Amino acid sequence: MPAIRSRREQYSEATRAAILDAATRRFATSGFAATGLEDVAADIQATRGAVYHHFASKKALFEAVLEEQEVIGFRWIERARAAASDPWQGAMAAMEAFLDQCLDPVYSRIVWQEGPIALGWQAWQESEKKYAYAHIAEILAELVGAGLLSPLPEETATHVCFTMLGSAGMALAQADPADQPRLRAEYGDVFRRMLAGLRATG
Amino acid sequence: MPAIRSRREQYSEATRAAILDAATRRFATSGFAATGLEDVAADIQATRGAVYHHFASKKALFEAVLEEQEVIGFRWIERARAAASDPWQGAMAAMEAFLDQCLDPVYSRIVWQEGPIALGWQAWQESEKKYAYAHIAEILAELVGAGLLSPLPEETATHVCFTMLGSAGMALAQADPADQPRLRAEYGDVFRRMLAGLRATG
DNA sequence: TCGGTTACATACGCTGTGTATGTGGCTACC
DNA sequence: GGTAGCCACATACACAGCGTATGTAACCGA
Repeated sequence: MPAIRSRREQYSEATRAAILDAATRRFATSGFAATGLEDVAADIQATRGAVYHHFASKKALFEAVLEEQEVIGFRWIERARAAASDPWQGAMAAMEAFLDQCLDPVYSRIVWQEGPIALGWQAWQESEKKYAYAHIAEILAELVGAGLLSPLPEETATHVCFTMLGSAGMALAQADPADQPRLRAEYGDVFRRMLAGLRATG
Repeated sequence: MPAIRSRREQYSEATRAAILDAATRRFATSGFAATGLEDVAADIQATRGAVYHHFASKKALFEAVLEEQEVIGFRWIERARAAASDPWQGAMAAMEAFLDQCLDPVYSRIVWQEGPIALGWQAWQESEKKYAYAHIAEILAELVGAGLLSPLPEETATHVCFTMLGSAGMALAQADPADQPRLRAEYGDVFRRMLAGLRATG
Protein backbone atom coordinates (compact mmCIF):
# COMPACT_ATOMS: atom_id res chain seq x y z
CA MET A 1 0.00 0.00 0.00
CA PRO A 2 1.36 3.42 -0.88
CA ALA A 3 2.00 5.51 2.20
CA ILE A 4 1.42 8.65 0.17
CA ARG A 5 -1.72 9.03 -1.90
CA SER A 6 -2.48 11.35 -4.73
CA ARG A 7 -4.76 14.29 -4.17
CA ARG A 8 -7.49 12.61 -6.15
CA GLU A 9 -7.25 9.43 -4.13
CA GLN A 10 -7.53 11.42 -0.93
CA TYR A 11 -10.62 13.20 -2.18
CA SER A 12 -12.17 9.97 -3.25
CA GLU A 13 -11.46 8.34 0.06
CA ALA A 14 -12.98 11.32 1.84
CA THR A 15 -16.22 11.19 -0.13
CA ARG A 16 -16.49 7.48 0.44
CA ALA A 17 -16.12 8.02 4.15
CA ALA A 18 -18.65 10.85 4.05
CA ILE A 19 -21.17 8.66 2.25
CA LEU A 20 -20.66 5.92 4.79
CA ASP A 21 -21.11 8.39 7.59
CA ALA A 22 -24.25 9.96 6.19
CA ALA A 23 -25.72 6.58 5.39
CA THR A 24 -25.04 5.41 8.91
CA ARG A 25 -26.94 8.35 10.34
CA ARG A 26 -29.84 7.97 7.91
CA PHE A 27 -30.19 4.23 8.33
CA ALA A 28 -29.97 4.60 12.08
CA THR A 29 -32.62 7.29 12.32
CA SER A 30 -35.02 6.55 9.46
CA GLY A 31 -34.33 2.88 8.85
CA PHE A 32 -33.21 1.10 5.72
CA ALA A 33 -36.48 1.12 3.79
CA ALA A 34 -37.35 4.75 4.42
CA THR A 35 -33.92 6.01 3.46
CA GLY A 36 -33.43 6.95 -0.17
CA LEU A 37 -29.99 7.16 -1.69
CA GLU A 38 -31.02 10.60 -2.81
CA ASP A 39 -31.18 11.64 0.85
CA VAL A 40 -27.78 10.19 1.61
CA ALA A 41 -26.24 11.94 -1.38
CA ALA A 42 -27.90 15.25 -0.54
CA ASP A 43 -26.52 15.10 2.99
CA ILE A 44 -23.02 15.43 1.64
CA GLN A 45 -23.82 17.76 -1.26
CA ALA A 46 -23.45 15.03 -3.85
CA THR A 47 -25.68 13.02 -6.14
CA ARG A 48 -26.70 9.40 -6.28
CA GLY A 49 -24.06 8.93 -8.94
CA ALA A 50 -21.37 9.35 -6.32
CA VAL A 51 -23.00 6.76 -4.11
CA TYR A 52 -23.26 4.26 -6.94
CA HIS A 53 -19.68 4.93 -7.86
CA HIS A 54 -18.47 3.81 -4.45
CA PHE A 55 -21.05 1.15 -3.67
CA ALA A 56 -22.61 -1.36 -6.00
CA SER A 57 -26.10 -1.09 -4.56
CA LYS A 58 -28.12 0.19 -1.65
CA LYS A 59 -27.68 -3.17 0.01
CA ALA A 60 -23.92 -3.08 -0.48
CA LEU A 61 -23.85 0.35 1.12
CA PHE A 62 -25.75 -0.97 4.08
CA GLU A 63 -23.40 -3.91 4.38
CA ALA A 64 -20.47 -1.54 4.61
CA VAL A 65 -22.26 0.47 7.30
CA LEU A 66 -23.08 -2.70 9.20
CA GLU A 67 -19.55 -4.02 8.95
CA GLU A 68 -18.21 -0.83 10.45
CA GLN A 69 -20.57 -1.04 13.40
CA GLU A 70 -19.69 -4.68 13.96
CA VAL A 71 -16.00 -3.91 14.06
CA ILE A 72 -16.49 -1.06 16.49
CA GLY A 73 -18.62 -3.22 18.75
CA PHE A 74 -16.27 -6.16 18.56
CA ARG A 75 -13.28 -4.09 19.60
CA TRP A 76 -15.12 -2.47 22.46
CA ILE A 77 -16.28 -5.78 23.89
CA GLU A 78 -12.97 -7.52 23.38
CA ARG A 79 -11.14 -4.77 25.20
CA ALA A 80 -13.46 -5.14 28.19
CA ARG A 81 -12.94 -8.88 28.26
CA ALA A 82 -9.18 -8.65 27.94
CA ALA A 83 -9.03 -6.38 30.97
CA ALA A 84 -10.58 -8.98 33.25
CA SER A 85 -8.56 -11.17 35.54
CA ASP A 86 -10.08 -14.60 34.89
CA PRO A 87 -12.32 -16.27 32.29
CA TRP A 88 -15.53 -15.95 34.27
CA GLN A 89 -14.96 -12.29 35.01
CA GLY A 90 -14.03 -11.85 31.37
CA ALA A 91 -17.29 -13.36 30.20
CA MET A 92 -19.30 -11.19 32.56
CA ALA A 93 -17.37 -8.11 31.49
CA ALA A 94 -18.03 -8.95 27.85
CA MET A 95 -21.73 -9.27 28.60
CA GLU A 96 -21.78 -5.92 30.33
CA ALA A 97 -19.83 -4.32 27.53
CA PHE A 98 -22.27 -5.71 25.01
CA LEU A 99 -25.21 -4.23 26.86
CA ASP A 100 -23.37 -0.92 27.00
CA GLN A 101 -22.81 -1.10 23.30
CA CYS A 102 -26.51 -1.65 22.69
CA LEU A 103 -27.32 1.54 24.51
CA ASP A 104 -25.76 3.30 21.57
CA PRO A 105 -28.83 3.83 19.40
CA VAL A 106 -26.81 3.74 16.22
CA TYR A 107 -25.24 0.39 16.95
CA SER A 108 -28.39 -1.29 18.14
CA ARG A 109 -30.54 -0.05 15.34
CA ILE A 110 -28.10 -0.77 12.53
CA VAL A 111 -26.96 -4.16 13.72
CA TRP A 112 -30.03 -5.59 15.40
CA GLN A 113 -33.00 -3.84 13.91
CA GLU A 114 -32.17 -2.87 10.38
CA GLY A 115 -29.68 -5.64 9.71
CA PRO A 116 -32.17 -8.45 9.27
CA ILE A 117 -34.53 -6.18 7.37
CA ALA A 118 -31.97 -4.90 4.92
CA LEU A 119 -30.06 -8.10 4.23
CA GLY A 120 -32.73 -10.63 4.99
CA TRP A 121 -32.61 -12.79 8.06
CA GLN A 122 -30.33 -15.39 6.55
CA ALA A 123 -27.66 -13.10 5.14
CA TRP A 124 -27.69 -11.08 8.33
CA GLN A 125 -27.10 -14.17 10.40
CA GLU A 126 -24.24 -15.17 8.12
CA SER A 127 -22.70 -11.80 8.74
CA GLU A 128 -23.19 -12.12 12.48
CA LYS A 129 -21.33 -15.39 12.49
CA LYS A 130 -18.17 -13.53 11.66
CA TYR A 131 -18.42 -11.30 14.72
CA ALA A 132 -20.74 -11.76 17.67
CA TYR A 133 -21.23 -15.42 16.96
CA ALA A 134 -17.59 -16.36 16.75
CA HIS A 135 -16.93 -14.19 19.75
CA ILE A 136 -19.51 -15.93 21.92
CA ALA A 137 -18.41 -19.36 20.81
CA GLU A 138 -14.88 -18.53 21.88
CA ILE A 139 -15.97 -17.29 25.28
CA LEU A 140 -18.14 -20.33 25.92
CA ALA A 141 -15.38 -22.67 24.86
CA GLU A 142 -13.03 -20.95 27.25
CA LEU A 143 -15.51 -21.32 30.12
CA VAL A 144 -16.04 -24.97 29.35
CA GLY A 145 -12.30 -25.47 29.02
CA ALA A 146 -11.73 -23.89 32.42
CA GLY A 147 -14.30 -26.23 33.93
CA LEU A 148 -16.66 -23.37 34.78
CA LEU A 149 -19.45 -24.72 32.60
CA SER A 150 -20.28 -28.33 31.96
CA PRO A 151 -19.94 -29.44 28.32
CA LEU A 152 -22.47 -28.00 25.89
CA PRO A 153 -23.54 -28.55 22.31
CA GLU A 154 -21.38 -25.73 21.06
CA GLU A 155 -23.35 -24.46 18.11
CA THR A 156 -26.70 -24.59 19.83
CA ALA A 157 -25.52 -23.01 23.07
CA THR A 158 -23.80 -20.26 21.13
CA HIS A 159 -26.94 -19.58 19.19
CA VAL A 160 -29.06 -19.38 22.30
CA CYS A 161 -26.65 -17.02 24.05
CA PHE A 162 -26.33 -14.92 20.94
CA THR A 163 -30.06 -14.46 20.71
CA MET A 164 -30.60 -13.88 24.39
CA LEU A 165 -28.00 -11.18 24.45
CA GLY A 166 -29.20 -9.61 21.25
CA SER A 167 -32.79 -9.39 22.27
CA ALA A 168 -31.84 -8.06 25.65
CA GLY A 169 -29.77 -5.41 23.94
CA MET A 170 -32.67 -4.51 21.67
CA ALA A 171 -35.12 -4.32 24.53
CA LEU A 172 -32.73 -2.13 26.45
CA ALA A 173 -32.10 0.11 23.50
CA GLN A 174 -35.78 0.74 22.98
CA ALA A 175 -36.75 1.11 26.59
CA ASP A 176 -37.50 4.39 28.28
CA PRO A 177 -34.13 5.67 29.54
CA ALA A 178 -35.59 5.87 33.01
CA ASP A 179 -36.23 2.12 32.94
CA GLN A 180 -32.88 1.14 31.49
CA PRO A 181 -30.98 0.68 34.76
CA ARG A 182 -33.71 -1.55 36.20
CA LEU A 183 -34.09 -3.55 32.99
CA ARG A 184 -30.40 -3.99 32.70
CA ALA A 185 -30.18 -5.34 36.20
CA GLU A 186 -33.08 -7.68 35.52
CA TYR A 187 -31.52 -9.08 32.38
CA GLY A 188 -28.24 -9.53 34.17
CA ASP A 189 -30.10 -11.38 36.91
CA VAL A 190 -31.98 -13.71 34.56
CA PHE A 191 -28.83 -14.41 32.56
CA ARG A 192 -26.79 -15.23 35.58
CA ARG A 193 -29.41 -17.62 36.87
CA MET A 194 -29.70 -19.29 33.50
CA LEU A 195 -25.97 -19.63 33.17
CA ALA A 196 -25.92 -21.11 36.62
CA GLY A 197 -28.16 -23.82 35.22
CA LEU A 198 -25.50 -24.58 32.64
CA ARG A 199 -22.97 -24.99 35.41
CA ALA A 200 -24.55 -28.09 36.88
CA THR A 201 -23.47 -31.36 35.36
CA GLY A 202 -25.55 -31.99 32.28
CA MET B 1 -74.28 -11.49 11.96
CA PRO B 2 -76.70 -12.88 9.36
CA ALA B 3 -76.62 -16.66 9.22
CA ILE B 4 -77.55 -16.57 5.56
CA ARG B 5 -75.53 -14.49 3.16
CA SER B 6 -76.35 -13.20 -0.27
CA ARG B 7 -74.71 -14.76 -3.30
CA ARG B 8 -72.55 -11.70 -3.75
CA GLU B 9 -71.37 -11.76 -0.17
CA GLN B 10 -70.41 -15.41 -0.53
CA TYR B 11 -68.45 -14.70 -3.70
CA SER B 12 -66.72 -11.77 -2.09
CA GLU B 13 -65.82 -13.80 0.96
CA ALA B 14 -64.42 -16.52 -1.27
CA THR B 15 -62.17 -14.16 -3.22
CA ARG B 16 -60.94 -12.61 -0.01
CA ALA B 17 -60.04 -16.03 1.28
CA ALA B 18 -58.38 -16.90 -2.02
CA ILE B 19 -56.29 -13.75 -1.92
CA LEU B 20 -55.26 -14.51 1.64
CA ASP B 21 -54.33 -18.01 0.66
CA ALA B 22 -52.33 -17.03 -2.40
CA ALA B 23 -50.58 -14.27 -0.48
CA THR B 24 -49.65 -16.71 2.26
CA ARG B 25 -48.02 -19.02 -0.23
CA ARG B 26 -46.21 -16.21 -2.04
CA PHE B 27 -44.96 -14.51 1.09
CA ALA B 28 -43.83 -17.84 2.50
CA THR B 29 -41.91 -18.88 -0.58
CA SER B 30 -40.64 -15.64 -2.10
CA GLY B 31 -40.73 -13.35 0.92
CA PHE B 32 -42.52 -10.07 1.45
CA ALA B 33 -40.26 -7.82 -0.58
CA ALA B 34 -40.01 -10.06 -3.62
CA THR B 35 -43.73 -10.66 -3.82
CA GLY B 36 -45.70 -8.25 -5.98
CA LEU B 37 -49.41 -7.83 -5.55
CA GLU B 38 -49.60 -8.51 -9.26
CA ASP B 39 -48.35 -12.03 -8.61
CA VAL B 40 -50.85 -12.63 -5.86
CA ALA B 41 -53.70 -11.41 -8.03
CA ALA B 42 -52.58 -13.48 -11.00
CA ASP B 43 -52.51 -16.60 -8.85
CA ILE B 44 -56.25 -16.39 -8.43
CA GLN B 45 -57.05 -15.05 -11.89
CA ALA B 46 -57.78 -11.57 -10.65
CA THR B 47 -56.16 -8.14 -10.77
CA ARG B 48 -54.54 -5.93 -8.21
CA GLY B 49 -57.81 -4.05 -8.03
CA ALA B 50 -59.37 -6.99 -6.27
CA VAL B 51 -56.57 -7.12 -3.76
CA TYR B 52 -56.84 -3.43 -3.01
CA HIS B 53 -60.57 -3.75 -2.66
CA HIS B 54 -60.19 -6.24 0.17
CA PHE B 55 -57.00 -4.96 1.77
CA ALA B 56 -55.94 -1.39 2.29
CA SER B 57 -52.29 -1.98 1.42
CA LYS B 58 -49.66 -4.61 0.89
CA LYS B 59 -48.75 -4.29 4.52
CA ALA B 60 -52.36 -4.75 5.60
CA LEU B 61 -52.55 -7.88 3.49
CA PHE B 62 -49.46 -9.22 5.17
CA GLU B 63 -50.87 -8.40 8.57
CA ALA B 64 -53.93 -10.48 7.78
CA VAL B 65 -51.74 -13.36 6.64
CA LEU B 66 -49.64 -13.07 9.78
CA GLU B 67 -52.65 -12.92 12.04
CA GLU B 68 -53.99 -16.12 10.56
CA GLN B 69 -50.71 -17.95 11.16
CA GLU B 70 -50.54 -16.67 14.71
CA VAL B 71 -54.02 -17.92 15.46
CA ILE B 72 -53.28 -21.34 14.00
CA GLY B 73 -50.06 -21.60 15.98
CA PHE B 74 -51.66 -20.39 19.17
CA ARG B 75 -54.43 -22.95 19.00
CA TRP B 76 -52.04 -25.79 18.28
CA ILE B 77 -49.80 -24.95 21.20
CA GLU B 78 -52.61 -24.32 23.61
CA ARG B 79 -54.17 -27.65 22.81
CA ALA B 80 -50.90 -29.44 23.55
CA ARG B 81 -50.57 -27.62 26.85
CA ALA B 82 -54.14 -28.28 27.90
CA ALA B 83 -53.66 -32.01 27.38
CA ALA B 84 -50.86 -32.19 29.96
CA SER B 85 -51.42 -33.34 33.51
CA ASP B 86 -49.58 -30.67 35.49
CA PRO B 87 -48.17 -27.16 34.93
CA TRP B 88 -44.60 -28.29 34.38
CA GLN B 89 -45.59 -30.94 31.86
CA GLY B 90 -47.85 -28.38 30.25
CA ALA B 91 -45.02 -25.93 29.83
CA MET B 92 -42.78 -28.60 28.34
CA ALA B 93 -45.53 -29.74 26.02
CA ALA B 94 -46.09 -26.17 24.88
CA MET B 95 -42.40 -25.83 24.15
CA GLU B 96 -42.40 -29.02 22.12
CA ALA B 97 -45.52 -27.97 20.27
CA PHE B 98 -43.96 -24.65 19.45
CA LEU B 99 -40.90 -26.33 17.96
CA ASP B 100 -43.20 -28.59 15.96
CA GLN B 101 -45.03 -25.56 14.70
CA CYS B 102 -41.78 -23.98 13.56
CA LEU B 103 -41.03 -27.00 11.43
CA ASP B 104 -43.90 -25.83 9.25
CA PRO B 105 -42.01 -23.70 6.76
CA VAL B 106 -45.00 -21.45 6.17
CA TYR B 107 -45.47 -20.62 9.82
CA SER B 108 -41.82 -20.05 10.57
CA ARG B 109 -41.16 -17.93 7.55
CA ILE B 110 -44.27 -15.76 7.82
CA VAL B 111 -44.15 -15.20 11.54
CA TRP B 112 -40.45 -15.17 12.33
CA GLN B 113 -38.66 -14.24 9.15
CA GLU B 114 -40.93 -12.02 7.12
CA GLY B 115 -42.85 -10.53 10.02
CA PRO B 116 -40.15 -8.16 11.21
CA ILE B 117 -39.23 -7.32 7.63
CA ALA B 118 -42.74 -6.51 6.49
CA LEU B 119 -44.01 -4.66 9.53
CA GLY B 120 -40.78 -3.39 10.94
CA TRP B 121 -39.30 -4.79 14.08
CA GLN B 122 -41.33 -2.68 16.42
CA ALA B 123 -44.76 -3.26 14.92
CA TRP B 124 -43.99 -6.95 14.62
CA GLN B 125 -43.10 -7.15 18.27
CA GLU B 126 -46.31 -5.35 19.16
CA SER B 127 -48.21 -7.95 17.22
CA GLU B 128 -46.34 -10.77 18.93
CA LYS B 129 -47.32 -9.44 22.29
CA LYS B 130 -50.89 -10.38 21.56
CA TYR B 131 -50.03 -14.03 20.96
CA ALA B 132 -46.74 -15.71 21.81
CA TYR B 133 -45.80 -13.11 24.35
CA ALA B 134 -49.01 -13.20 26.31
CA HIS B 135 -48.96 -16.96 26.09
CA ILE B 136 -45.48 -17.28 27.55
CA ALA B 137 -46.18 -14.80 30.29
CA GLU B 138 -49.17 -16.85 31.33
CA ILE B 139 -47.21 -20.08 31.39
CA LEU B 140 -44.38 -18.55 33.40
CA ALA B 141 -46.81 -17.03 35.86
CA GLU B 142 -48.43 -20.40 36.32
CA LEU B 143 -45.08 -22.04 36.99
CA VAL B 144 -44.11 -19.39 39.49
CA GLY B 145 -47.54 -19.64 41.10
CA ALA B 146 -47.14 -23.39 41.46
CA GLY B 147 -43.79 -22.87 43.13
CA LEU B 148 -41.93 -24.57 40.31
CA LEU B 149 -39.88 -21.49 39.50
CA SER B 150 -38.65 -18.89 41.92
CA PRO B 151 -40.02 -15.39 41.36
CA LEU B 152 -38.88 -13.62 38.21
CA PRO B 153 -39.07 -10.16 36.72
CA GLU B 154 -42.08 -11.03 34.62
CA GLU B 155 -41.59 -8.86 31.56
CA THR B 156 -37.90 -9.54 31.26
CA ALA B 157 -38.15 -13.28 31.75
CA THR B 158 -40.98 -13.46 29.23
CA HIS B 159 -38.94 -11.56 26.73
CA VAL B 160 -35.93 -13.81 27.16
CA CYS B 161 -37.98 -16.98 26.80
CA PHE B 162 -39.83 -15.57 23.83
CA THR B 163 -36.62 -14.84 22.02
CA MET B 164 -34.92 -18.08 22.94
CA LEU B 165 -37.82 -20.08 21.66
CA GLY B 166 -38.22 -18.02 18.54
CA SER B 167 -34.63 -18.21 17.52
CA ALA B 168 -34.53 -21.91 18.24
CA GLY B 169 -37.57 -22.33 16.05
CA MET B 170 -35.95 -20.34 13.29
CA ALA B 171 -32.73 -22.28 13.49
CA LEU B 172 -34.67 -25.53 13.38
CA ALA B 173 -36.77 -24.40 10.47
CA GLN B 174 -33.72 -23.54 8.41
CA ALA B 175 -31.60 -26.52 9.34
CA ASP B 176 -30.99 -29.48 7.11
CA PRO B 177 -33.86 -31.90 7.79
CA ALA B 178 -31.32 -34.56 8.63
CA ASP B 179 -30.00 -32.40 11.47
CA GLN B 180 -33.38 -31.39 12.83
CA PRO B 181 -33.84 -34.23 15.32
CA ARG B 182 -30.41 -33.70 16.82
CA LEU B 183 -30.78 -29.92 16.95
CA ARG B 184 -34.18 -30.19 18.49
CA ALA B 185 -32.86 -32.44 21.21
CA GLU B 186 -29.98 -30.06 21.85
CA TYR B 187 -32.23 -27.06 22.17
CA GLY B 188 -34.49 -28.96 24.50
CA ASP B 189 -31.44 -29.86 26.57
CA VAL B 190 -30.08 -26.35 26.82
CA PHE B 191 -33.51 -24.94 27.62
CA ARG B 192 -34.14 -27.45 30.36
CA ARG B 193 -30.81 -26.73 31.95
CA MET B 194 -31.37 -23.00 31.76
CA LEU B 195 -34.82 -23.31 33.24
CA ALA B 196 -33.34 -25.42 35.98
CA GLY B 197 -31.23 -22.38 36.81
CA LEU B 198 -34.40 -20.39 37.26
CA ARG B 199 -35.64 -22.98 39.69
CA ALA B 200 -33.02 -22.24 42.32
CA THR B 201 -33.92 -19.49 44.73
CA GLY B 202 -33.00 -16.15 43.16
C1' DT C 1 -87.67 -2.95 -14.22
C1' DC C 2 -85.05 0.36 -12.50
C1' DG C 3 -81.90 2.94 -9.22
C1' DG C 4 -78.35 2.23 -6.19
C1' DT C 5 -74.71 -0.34 -4.38
C1' DT C 6 -70.96 -3.47 -4.42
C1' DA C 7 -67.01 -6.11 -6.35
C1' DC C 8 -63.82 -5.75 -9.17
C1' DA C 9 -61.01 -4.02 -13.62
C1' DT C 10 -58.45 -0.42 -16.01
C1' DA C 11 -55.47 3.33 -16.30
C1' DC C 12 -52.36 6.50 -14.44
C1' DG C 13 -49.07 9.02 -11.27
C1' DC C 14 -45.36 8.75 -8.24
C1' DT C 15 -41.32 7.19 -5.91
C1' DG C 16 -37.08 4.96 -5.78
C1' DT C 17 -33.58 1.73 -7.69
C1' DG C 18 -30.29 0.76 -10.98
C1' DT C 19 -27.74 1.87 -15.43
C1' DA C 20 -25.85 4.14 -19.40
C1' DT C 21 -23.73 8.10 -20.84
C1' DG C 22 -21.59 12.67 -20.34
C1' DT C 23 -17.96 15.97 -18.32
C1' DG C 24 -14.45 18.37 -15.88
C1' DG C 25 -10.36 18.11 -13.27
C1' DC C 26 -6.34 15.53 -11.92
C1' DT C 27 -2.23 12.77 -13.26
C1' DA C 28 1.28 10.77 -15.97
C1' DC C 29 4.10 10.62 -19.81
C1' DC C 30 6.69 12.82 -23.35
C1' DG D 1 4.66 22.22 -19.76
C1' DG D 2 1.51 20.64 -22.87
C1' DT D 3 -1.52 16.98 -23.82
C1' DA D 4 -3.76 12.45 -23.70
C1' DG D 5 -6.08 9.46 -20.86
C1' DC D 6 -8.35 8.27 -16.80
C1' DC D 7 -11.04 8.71 -12.81
C1' DA D 8 -14.60 10.63 -9.78
C1' DC D 9 -18.68 12.09 -10.10
C1' DA D 10 -23.09 14.29 -12.44
C1' DT D 11 -26.97 13.84 -15.55
C1' DA D 12 -30.52 11.44 -17.83
C1' DC D 13 -33.25 7.63 -18.52
C1' DA D 14 -35.40 2.95 -18.22
C1' DC D 15 -38.11 0.15 -15.31
C1' DA D 16 -40.61 -1.88 -11.44
C1' DG D 17 -43.99 -1.75 -7.94
C1' DC D 18 -47.26 0.69 -4.90
C1' DG D 19 -51.19 3.26 -4.41
C1' DT D 20 -55.31 5.80 -6.31
C1' DA D 21 -58.84 7.57 -9.22
C1' DT D 22 -62.15 6.25 -12.28
C1' DG D 23 -64.93 3.08 -15.03
C1' DT D 24 -68.21 -0.94 -15.46
C1' DA D 25 -70.93 -4.90 -14.97
C1' DA D 26 -73.32 -7.82 -11.92
C1' DC D 27 -76.41 -8.10 -8.21
C1' DC D 28 -80.03 -6.69 -4.83
C1' DG D 29 -84.06 -4.26 -3.03
C1' DA D 30 -88.25 -1.79 -4.17
